[in-house]
Formats: sequence, structure tokens, C-alpha cells
Amino acid sequence: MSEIRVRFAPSPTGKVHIGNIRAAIYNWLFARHTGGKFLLRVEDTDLERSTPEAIAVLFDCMKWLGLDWDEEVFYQTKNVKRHLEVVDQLLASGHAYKVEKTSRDGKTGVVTMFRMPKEGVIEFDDIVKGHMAKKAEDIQDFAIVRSDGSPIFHIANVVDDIDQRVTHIIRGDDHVENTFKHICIFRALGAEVPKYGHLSMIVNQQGKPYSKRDGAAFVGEYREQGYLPEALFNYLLLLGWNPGDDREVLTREEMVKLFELEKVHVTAAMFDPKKLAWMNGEYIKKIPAEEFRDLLVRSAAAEGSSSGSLGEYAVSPRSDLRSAAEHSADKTAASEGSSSGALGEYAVSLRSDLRSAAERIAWWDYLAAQIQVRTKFLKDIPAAIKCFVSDDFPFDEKAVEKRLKKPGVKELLLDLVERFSKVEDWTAPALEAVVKELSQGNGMGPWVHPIRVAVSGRGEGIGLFEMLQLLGKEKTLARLRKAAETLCA
RNA sequence: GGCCCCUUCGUCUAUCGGCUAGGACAUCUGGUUCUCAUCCAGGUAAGAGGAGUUCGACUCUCCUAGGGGCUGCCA
Repeated sequence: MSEIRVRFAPSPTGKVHIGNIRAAIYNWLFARHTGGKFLLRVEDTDLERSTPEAIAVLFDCMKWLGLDWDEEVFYQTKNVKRHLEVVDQLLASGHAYKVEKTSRDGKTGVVTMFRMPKEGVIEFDDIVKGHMAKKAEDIQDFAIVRSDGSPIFHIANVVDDIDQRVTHIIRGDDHVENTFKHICIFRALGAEVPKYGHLSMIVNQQGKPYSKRDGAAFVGEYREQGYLPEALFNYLLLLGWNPGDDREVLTREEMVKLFELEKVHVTAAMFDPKKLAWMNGEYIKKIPAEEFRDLLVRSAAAEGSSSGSLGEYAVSPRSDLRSAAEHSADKTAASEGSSSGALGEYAVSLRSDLRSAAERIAWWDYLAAQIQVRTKFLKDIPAAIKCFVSDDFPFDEKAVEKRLKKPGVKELLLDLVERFSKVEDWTAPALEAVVKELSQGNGMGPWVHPIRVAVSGRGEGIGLFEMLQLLGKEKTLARLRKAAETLCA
């Protein structure tokens, strides 16, 4: 029994489509589940588009999602000589012939055609779609070498699969028709025909293949928008497969253990950004507390620097995870490394009164705990923590209009400054007690909303009293005063 | 046009002839609450249509309709 070998064979274009990466995910899972090999073949024959940069983007996306491959990367361009040798073989055996043709754009030249059998039925058992059959007469001869002498996809693909000893070809649905042709090439060459599994497409609301016109269609975009690779991976996996019970959020180990190609669905699946967003929130909640805290610290540091910060930490600290197993190893390494230099010793720019490292870390932990449950996307973090790390935070105009530009608010804020300045024990419960007393059980809204906007610039965010505690007495009083004087009507 | 494939709530899906058709997302209602979230409780919502096989069909067969793919010197 020979080992299972599958491959992911994208042509690098500079962007990796989600449908394409889902094929990679299924291949990877199939290999890991069966203990086989997952190979990467770069079909870089389009010299115009297959630049080193485009290839780097491909590797990047795969690394980001933890799709590690076995053996060396196979570059299709390096195998052109072999492709042509095989074509000669086919020519000699009568399975191919040369003919003068005129292409669509009017160029005339001699191309090499593969000669299809003229009778019989070509059939195969697709692992996901079941038995497939097609009459040979329904398929026309097709070109395998261009008039400029370069091999065409069909022959290159088959020869590479033979050379890489691929046993299972798991690829997109759009290749089913090609499969009938490719099987004929394998046979003409006397090679063993691999097993096939064709994956349905990811479609938009109209049922058409999901494209960039329908939203974010490329892996890089999800990365930039602050999605966690685990969430994208998990969501894409669920789009056409499920473990057979009600579990949806799965660990990488569970996926590897439970994945079965036979259970992958035949029908096209509609991409639902809302469910992906939900899943991302689930994964964000699952980030270990210290890790999330360090994410905030890093984000704050990036905000401080002049460079565009988002891209920097959108590459989340977990981005270099390769497999679930390595993940935990990476995590400890990351937190050990990060607690020193990179995180600026957890400085809290607004709270110079926090002297010890322990105090500062506790401050960040408290903030992180409040932020974490409210975060759906990593990219929302900078705005959420801005008012805690800088005095230069933006004021939301609508919130200011609604909460501060009302008669009486100025007096209300100044009165609060009075009262808060008497508070010795600057903690959330103590502060809440002050406002509770003012409201006399009639709801704290009239006080809470103006305070929130005054100290944070926004109408939403973490609990108000927790917010004040984090800001500290000095900052809170200063901001309330400033808002009363400059922003109120 | 020809060939191939598909069809359960709005969406992703469970069901391998017994179904009061289950779950998740979304949505709605209520609770918690200082906002936004989280969390908790509950609701609305599905088997494309038609024949057949069967005691019984969402599950099997056929037809129709609808959808998708392919039909290149693209991959």
C-alpha cells in the first residue's frame, strides 16, 4: 500500500482566493488525517503574473493559516522539459498529433493536440461527487502544446502529478470536465490514474462563484481586516463539511481527527460574512488572556509610532503557527519573548503613578479583560483603546451633540468633578456609588452618558466605572473639566 | 445549443425509510445592564413541483422546473 500524497497546485497571481485556499485546507486536512503527504506545487507558467512577489504572497497566506507542506516546493516551470518529452512520447505512440490551427485572436500556427478515444465511456468514482461518467465521443481533442512550443495546463498538470506521485487529486468543481480528459492522458501514458475529489464552489447570494465584486474574496483581505486565521480556517472548513454532530468551533486537532473527504458536500455553499464574523468573535474570546493583553500593548505601541500600525499587528501573534501542535510551543515562546523588550515593559503612558511593573501589568490585564469580550475584529482594537493610551483621542460628533451639547450638562460635569475629587478609593465600585447616590435610584443614564463621552469621546465602550478606574483620578477629573469648558453648550 | 452536476429554515447544515424535521448564524421578543457587547430564556422560519415504489418517503426511482459548471493555443 503506497502512501497518500495530495497536492495544492495554485497559480500565483498575487492574491489567494478563498475558494482556492479552501481547496488547500481540504487537501491539508486530508493529508494530515490520513498521515499522508501534503505537497505544494506552484503552477508558475504564466511568467507575467507569477512574480517572486506573487509567490511570496502565496507562501504568506499558507503560513498565516497554518497550512504547512511537506517536501520541497515543486515549481512547474522547472518541469517544462519533462512535459515536452512526454508530448513526444504521446506523438510517437499516436496519442497526439500536430495540426495547424487558428486561435480566437486570429493567430495561425501549429499546435499539438491530444487524441481522445472515439468510443467508450470514461468514468471514475469521485470521492465527493460519487460516480461520474461521460461518453468519450462527447469530448473533443484538445491542445496540449501551443504553437510557440510551450506546454498547456492539461499536459503539464498530468505530468507533474505523475512526477510528484500524487495519489489523490482534490480540487475545485470547475475541473470535473478536465478530469475526463486527464484520465485519458494518464492512460495513454500507462500511468496509474489517481483518485479524484471535486469540491463545490463558494458562491455569492446570486449563486455565482464568489468574486471580489461580492466582498472580500482574498485571504489577504481577511488578514488585513483583523480576522484570526483560525476563524477563517474553521469557517471555510464548515462551508461544505461538518463533523457529524453539532460542534462548529473546532480545534485544529479535532479537525484533523474528524475530517473525512467522503463527507464533504456536493452542493455549492453560499458565503456568509456574518457567520464568519461571529466565529471570529468566538476565536477572539478564546485567545488566552495574557496573549490578548500583549496584543493590546503591542497595538498601543504601534499606534504611538508614526508608521501605519494596522498592518503590523493584523499579523497577529499567532500568525506564525504552523500546526496545532506547534501552536502551543509558539505561544510560550512568544509570551516569553514579548514580555521583555517588544512590549516596552508595559508602560502606561497615561498613568505615570503606576510605578511597579506588576501594577502596570495588572492595569493592562484589567483593560484587556474588558475589551476582549467586546472585540469582533482585531482592527477595532486601536479605536477601542485609544482613550486609554493617549489624551489625543477623537470625539464622536454625534455623541458629543447628543450627550454634551445639552443644557445643564456643563453644570452636571462640574458638579461631578467636585464629588469625584473627594473620592479617596478610586475604584469602580466607589465611583459607581457616587453616581448611584446622585441618581437616587432613578437610573444613572443622565450622568453616565455625558461622563462617558467626556472622558472617552465615544458613546460606547467598556463599563463606565471600570473606564474611570483605569483612567485614574487625575485624568478623569482633567477630562471632565476640559469637556465641560470646551465641548458643552 | 450540447455534455456533466446540484436542489431541507434567509444562510451553513443534521436526517443514512418511522419526523412532533434537530443545531448554528442572522432576525425578532424578554431578562441582566450605565452604553456597546457578553451572558441567559424564548419565538418566527425549511424538505422546488409532479408521478411512482412502500404499511410508511425529506430519505429510493422517474419526469418537470430552477440553479451551477464545462464547452480556449486560460488555469
